[in-house]
Amino acid sequence: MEVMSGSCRFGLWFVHVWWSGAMIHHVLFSKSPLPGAVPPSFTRYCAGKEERFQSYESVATSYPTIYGQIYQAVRNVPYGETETYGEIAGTVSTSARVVGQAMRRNPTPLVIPCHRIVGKHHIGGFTPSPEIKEALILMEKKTRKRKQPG
DNA sequence: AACGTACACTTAT
DNA sequence: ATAAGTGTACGTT
Repeated sequence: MEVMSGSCRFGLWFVHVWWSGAMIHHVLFSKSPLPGAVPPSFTRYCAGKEERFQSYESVATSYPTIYGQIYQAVRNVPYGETETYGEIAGTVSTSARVVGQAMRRNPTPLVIPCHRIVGKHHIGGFTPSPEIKEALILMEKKTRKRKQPG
């Protein structure tokens, strides 16, 4: 199937997406736009809707290394919640550092919600800029709050 | 095939 | 604040 590409806005950033059918190949934050539209899930998500990308699959979860398991575990972290690198490490029997490395190399952010994985004592990094991570976490919290007050 | 290095972490000084 | 422990991938012999 043909690989499609496009971008949508998230604040000051653009979210570039490459996909074919239900398979997401690559997602990337950039300062400049890429021509073309993105699957509706992405525009919904960027508009602050609760979106789990459930009808999509990421190439990342089928990596043959332990990274594949890490990505799978991260995918299960619900919208609006966070977990630490160490906690993810526990579920797949590796170290927090390795989880950090897997997050750094995550080919499909948002689909694999690596922004929900934070350090125990600090927010942790994000490529290309940790501001994005903060904004995403904040946005999800606000959406959650709006949905179920109290 | 082996080795060295780079890390989006964590825990103990 | 800083160092030691950590597990994996990846590039370089």
